[in-house]
Amino acid sequence: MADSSRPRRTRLADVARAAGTSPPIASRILNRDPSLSVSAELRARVVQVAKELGYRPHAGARSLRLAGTGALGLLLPSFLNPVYTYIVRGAFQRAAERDYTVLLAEDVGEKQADETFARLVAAGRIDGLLVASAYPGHPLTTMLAERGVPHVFMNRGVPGSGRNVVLDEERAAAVAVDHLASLGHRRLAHVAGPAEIEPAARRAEGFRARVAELGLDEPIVVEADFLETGGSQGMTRILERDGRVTAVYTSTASQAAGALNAAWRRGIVVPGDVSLVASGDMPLADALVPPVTTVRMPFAELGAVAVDALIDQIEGADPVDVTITSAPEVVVRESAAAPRLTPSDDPRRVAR
Amino acid sequence: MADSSRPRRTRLADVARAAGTSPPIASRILNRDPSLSVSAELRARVVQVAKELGYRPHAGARSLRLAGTGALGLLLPSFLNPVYTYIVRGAFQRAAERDYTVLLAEDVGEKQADETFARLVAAGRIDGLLVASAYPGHPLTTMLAERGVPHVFMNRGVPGSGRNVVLDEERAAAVAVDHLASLGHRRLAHVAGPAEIEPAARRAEGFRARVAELGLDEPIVVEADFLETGGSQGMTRILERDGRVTAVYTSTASQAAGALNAAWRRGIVVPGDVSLVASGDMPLADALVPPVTTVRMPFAELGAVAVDALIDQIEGADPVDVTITSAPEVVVRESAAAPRLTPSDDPRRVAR
DNA sequence: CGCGCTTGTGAAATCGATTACCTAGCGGTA
DNA sequence: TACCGCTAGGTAATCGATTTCACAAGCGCG
Repeated sequence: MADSSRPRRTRLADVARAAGTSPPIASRILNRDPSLSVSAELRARVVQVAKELGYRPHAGARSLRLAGTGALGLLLPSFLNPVYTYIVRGAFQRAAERDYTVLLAEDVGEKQADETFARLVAAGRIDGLLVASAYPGHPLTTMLAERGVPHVFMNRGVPGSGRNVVLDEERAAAVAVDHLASLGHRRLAHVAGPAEIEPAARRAEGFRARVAELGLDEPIVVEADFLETGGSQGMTRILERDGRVTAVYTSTASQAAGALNAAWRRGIVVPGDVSLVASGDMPLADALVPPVTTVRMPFAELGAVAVDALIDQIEGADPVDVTITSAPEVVVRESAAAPRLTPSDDPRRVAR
Repeated sequence: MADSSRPRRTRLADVARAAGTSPPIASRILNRDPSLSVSAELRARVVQVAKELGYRPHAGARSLRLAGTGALGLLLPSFLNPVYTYIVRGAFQRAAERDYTVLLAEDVGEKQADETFARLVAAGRIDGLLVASAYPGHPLTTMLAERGVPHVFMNRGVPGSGRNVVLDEERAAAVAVDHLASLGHRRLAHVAGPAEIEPAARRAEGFRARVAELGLDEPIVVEADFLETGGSQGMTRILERDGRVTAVYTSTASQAAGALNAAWRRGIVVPGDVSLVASGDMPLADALVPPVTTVRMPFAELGAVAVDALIDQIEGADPVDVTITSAPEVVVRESAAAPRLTPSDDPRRVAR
């Protein structure tokens, strides 16, 4: 079954020949060169033929000539966190609108940073990089700056880089606190992300600030990773530290799942004993038991705006910081309710 | 801040010059051309210099000359289903080992199939495609075959294509049924995927076959999508159809989350009233309430083997069908237990 | 001493698209 | 009529890596 019939790709020369002209003219027509003057018929014929033959310029040849690939890299910290799904979709869509292709990669750690860099940047596969996996001291940060590669830090900013596209985490945290306070909660806790992750710090700060503004009790803030295990550990530590906490704010829906699990293990009922609100809405939140109230964040917009910022940069604009300010919005479900009027002294129960 | 100091990429010519030879020789040394005979010193010098300068061949130039890009496309049905995380990781890793780069894309539907095809295949960005989003009548199937593009259908096979790399869903289903039967369940149900999705059909068939073999009661099988909402709908329909079901087998962990939610809404306790087992293990299963017993599937291996199959195909081998037979293994958690000795007539409760 | 081989090396051609530069023909004008 | 300036289009060079092929030097052998 070794097919000798390699249906070779359509080349520009094929289009030109079929349209009765030369490759350069075809190229300039297809690329809408305004300084070209040709008859309307020829123009139409070339466009027509190109479509019929399904012509697409060879990306390699193009990148060789143009010193640009029409592709952007997008580096995620972990494919496992579903929030990135929305960021990625927003990025893909906006990139497609602006005629770019997005190449997705998972940041597999410092040790392989060289490898990642080599594969994408040094090999000239991309024109710029969207970095969603930044943290202080990440080797990639230096490499990109040194080589003058256009890049944007998205979701996780790098202070002082002047190229951060991030969400308004402070405001989202404030909205969550407001919601809980309006239900009557005064003793709150927050399962934050690792302190060195920039948005985690902003979220925690926004949380503390709003709690102070409203004059609520001194809050508890614990650090944990962003996935299920982190939520579980965080919730456990909160319950161990202060049994009188009546509401918990987690950083992600995945953390909320872990938090619910940890509460359940200790016999603590949500929202009866403790209310729960998570940052970032997604279908998972609606499927948990009980369904989790969330603060919806404009993830898709984040992806789209980051792509815009990067493409602008590639096209010569100076890097800029952008904070997406679309209003975070509370999606009310069943995990947050008014606290017990007469709270038991200590809602901690025997561990299962 | 417009930097005029574009630190241009290192080219082969730079390496050659620095090593005191010509580009062709440097190229042949770096590519280990066996028909080349040069002094060991020159060889060492070139390799050394290339490393020092961080030389990486320009992917575009290379693909132009070699008619091959060193990149594979991987088309997923939805970034939202976390099972793909493991498949993708397995694929990325194996691809890196074999010196290929993987480009990830989400299959956004028939209408955009042309667009996807154009972006990746027609633009010559990839040498072959891993399709995890196949279903009967998918336009991509035809396009790929017509153009003679190397491709593999992974996870979701296309019957008769002769290029399917899939898991042993029948066995996994049998293992799940065995586990439930060993706990004493006789009346089982299955939340299957959409009937037209090939692995869903195999899973359902394996389920039915094993139930019959063991002489259990006639099972209930309902169709639903693979995410949370599907699990919720599926569970609801099962409970409505037959209140005497004591155990449910779902197709994914996401479905399990939805199923737990639906059960909870009706006041049905898991595993007290109904036991639950999900196909495919992942951290989410451990965080649900209660933690869900799963059948672990070798997802990473699936990704790796599919990559191997595709690269082999690119290198001239004929396509092959592969079924990964690594034993599926039950991960026992708390969602499956022995049925009530004296089941209530109908465990359906008042909807909340 | 010279033929024919083996080694070692580099010049030139190639992949496909783009672009700087050039030519041919035309009408109009001094 | 000779020349200018425009239109419509083509020729050749270019991007970087690879590969074919020709060439030169050195060696053994007759």
